[in-house]
Amino acid sequence: MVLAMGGYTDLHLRLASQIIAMAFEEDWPEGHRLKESELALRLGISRSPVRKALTYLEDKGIAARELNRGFYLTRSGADLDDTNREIPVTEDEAVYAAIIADRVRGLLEDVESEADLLRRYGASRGLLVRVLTRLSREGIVERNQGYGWRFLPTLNTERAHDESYRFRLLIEPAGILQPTFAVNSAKLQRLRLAHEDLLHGTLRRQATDMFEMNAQFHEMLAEFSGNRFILQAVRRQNMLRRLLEYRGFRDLGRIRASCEEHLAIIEALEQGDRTWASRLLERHLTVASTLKLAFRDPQDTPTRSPADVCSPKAGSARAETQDGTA
Amino acid sequence: MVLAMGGYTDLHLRLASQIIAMAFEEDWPEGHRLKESELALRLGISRSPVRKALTYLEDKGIAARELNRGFYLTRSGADLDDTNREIPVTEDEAVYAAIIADRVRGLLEDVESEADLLRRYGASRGLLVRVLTRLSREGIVERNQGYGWRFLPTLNTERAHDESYRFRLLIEPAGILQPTFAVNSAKLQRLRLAHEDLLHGTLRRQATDMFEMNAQFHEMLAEFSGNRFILQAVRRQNMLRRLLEYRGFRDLGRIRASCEEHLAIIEALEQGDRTWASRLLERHLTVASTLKLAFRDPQDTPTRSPADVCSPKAGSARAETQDGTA
DNA sequence: TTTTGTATTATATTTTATTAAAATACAATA
DNA sequence: TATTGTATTTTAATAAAATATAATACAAAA
Repeated sequence: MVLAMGGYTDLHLRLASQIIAMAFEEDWPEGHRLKESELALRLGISRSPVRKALTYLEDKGIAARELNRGFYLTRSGADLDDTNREIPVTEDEAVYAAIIADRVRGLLEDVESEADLLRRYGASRGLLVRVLTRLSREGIVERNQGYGWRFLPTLNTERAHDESYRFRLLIEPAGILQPTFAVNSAKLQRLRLAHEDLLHGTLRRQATDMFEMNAQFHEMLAEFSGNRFILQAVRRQNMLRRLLEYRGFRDLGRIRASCEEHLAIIEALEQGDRTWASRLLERHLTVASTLKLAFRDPQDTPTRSPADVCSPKAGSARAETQDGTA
Repeated sequence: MVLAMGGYTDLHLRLASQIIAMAFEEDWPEGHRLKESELALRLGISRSPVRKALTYLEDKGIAARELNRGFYLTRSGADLDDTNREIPVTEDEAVYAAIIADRVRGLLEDVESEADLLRRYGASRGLLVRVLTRLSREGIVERNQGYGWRFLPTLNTERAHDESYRFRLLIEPAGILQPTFAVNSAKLQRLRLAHEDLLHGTLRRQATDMFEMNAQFHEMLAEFSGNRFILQAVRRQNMLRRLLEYRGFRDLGRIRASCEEHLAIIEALEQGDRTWASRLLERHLTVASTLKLAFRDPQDTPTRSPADVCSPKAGSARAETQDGTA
C-alpha cells in the first residue's frame, strides 16, 4: 500500500473516518475513551491498524492521548459531521477519478494496455490493477481477451441511458411496495433536512454534493426495501451514473424540482402511504428520463454530424451532458 | 498463465471453443478454411493466440493443416455441437469450483486468509487472486478490512433466497414486456429442442446440465428484453444460484414440470403473445419460490437447534438443498 | 480484571528480474 | 493480392526477495 501522507495507508484513513462516523451517529461525548480492542472488534480488524487510525485522529486534533490510558475524544461526536469529509484523497481514489475523468473527456481509447496506463498515471502496477479491478466490478471496463483493458459502453450512449431509466423504473418503485419494506426514521429525517437545506438555505453547493445527495436518496429507499438485490442494483446504477452524470448537475431549475419531488416522497413515507410514495417515485423517474442527454456517439449514430469531423479525436466517446437529475 | 495441457493456456482453449461455436452457429462446411487474420479480427485479438487455438483444434482432429495454406475444418460445423463441451477444465475453473464446493460443505470459515487458501489449494498467488477477484465480482466474497477474504451471506440463508425470487419477479416478467423486446427465433428454437429432448428423450442428464439449461433459458429471455441492465441482473442471479442450487437439481418431478412451464413460455413467444408469456413466467417463478430450501443457518435462526450443537463445525454455513428449480 | 504498550509473528504488498505470451512487422507462398 | 510463415517487439504473468503492515502474545499499568 502506498503512503498517502505521513505514513498512513488507505486502510488507516478509512478506519479513521469510520470511527468519526461512529462517534457522530452514537453521539459520543467529549473525553469519550477510544478503546483499541473495542474498536478493533467492531471494525473487524486487529488493534494495530486501529492504533494507526487513532494516531491519525490525534494528528488532526480530534483525539488526544494519555500515557497508559490510551486515546480519547477532544470534542463531542456531534461536532464531527463535516470533519468526516476532510479525509484526504488516497492515491487509489485519485487514479480512479483520473481514469474516469480522462475517459469522459475522450482522452482514453476503447482499449488501453496496462503498460500505457502505467506510464500515463505513474502508479505502481498493483495499485493500477486494484483500480482497474474496481472499475471492472462497476461494469466500466473489462479485461480484453489477450492484452489490455476495454472500456464498456455503459452509460455513454443514449440507448444505455434509456435502458438505465427503464431498469430503475422496474425496481425502485416496486422496492417501496415490498413486504419487507421498513423505514428508518432517523435516516429519513436526516435526508429530509439536507433537502430542505438545499432548497431554502443560502449556502452554495457543489454539483458533486448535489449528485451525492440524490444518489443517497435513491439508495436509502432501496435499503428500506429490505431486499439486498434491489439495494445492490440501485447502488450499481448510482455508480454508473456517477461516471457521467455528476458533471451534468447544472440545471438549477431541474435540481430544485427534483428536490421537491424527493421531499414529497419523504412526506408520503412519513405518513405511511407507501402506495402513493411508490407512485410519486415512478413519476419522478419518468420525468427525469424524458430529459434526454445530448449525446454524440459513434455507436448509436453511425452517420456523423459535421461537428464530429472537426473534433480532435473522432471515434472516442464524448458527451456534453445536460442531465435528467433523478 | 498456467499451462492446462500440452502448452495451451486458458485463452487458447477459450478461443478454440469460440471458434467451434462460430462454426456450429454459422454452419461452416467440411473443408472450410479457418483464416487466421479473419478470426483474429472477429475475436478482437492478434493472430498469435488464434494460431495456438487452431493448433489445439488440429490436436483434437477437428481441424487440419496444409503447408502455406493454413487450417481448415475436417468436418461440418453442424457435427461439432457436443465437442464444444469437451474443452478441458482449466486450473482457474478447478480452483473456483473447489472453493465454492468447500464453502457449501462448510469447510471454509467466514473469513479465510490468502495464505491459508494458498496452502489449501496449492495454487499460485496470481491464480488465487484471480479466482477470488471473480468471486468478489459475483458477490460471493469480499476483501476483508485488514487481511483475509470474507464470505458474504448471499444465497445461503432462507431470507436471501426469498429476496432473490422477489427480485427476479420484478425484472424477469417485466423484461418480456419491454418496448425493446425482440425474439431471436434461432436461439428460441434451439432451446426448445433442448427442452423437448430432456422431456421425451432417453438420455440421462447430469444435474449440472439441467441447471445450465435452466440458467440459459432465463438468460435468453433477459437478452431478448433488449435491456443490458436486466440481462446483467439476471446473469448475476444465475451466478449466485449456481453457488448453491446446482447441487439441488434432483427432484425429477419438479424438473419435468419446470421444463413444461418453460416450453409453454416458448410457445407463447412463438405465437407473439408477450403478455401471456410474461404471465406464465411470473407464475413459473412464483411456483418455484414457494418450494423452500431446508436451511439451517446461524444468521437467520439465532436460537440453535440440538442438531447444530452436535455438528462438527457449528457456526459455519451448511445447507441441505432441496431446490425450487426455476 | 481490563486496557494499554511493546515485541514478535504471520500475512500481504511492493519491487525486481525472469519468463511466457500476445502484438506486430515483414518476407514467403499460393 | 490474400494469406500464411517467421522473426522481432511489446506486453503481461510469474517467481523470489525485500519491505511494510496486520495479527497476536504477553508484560506493564490503571
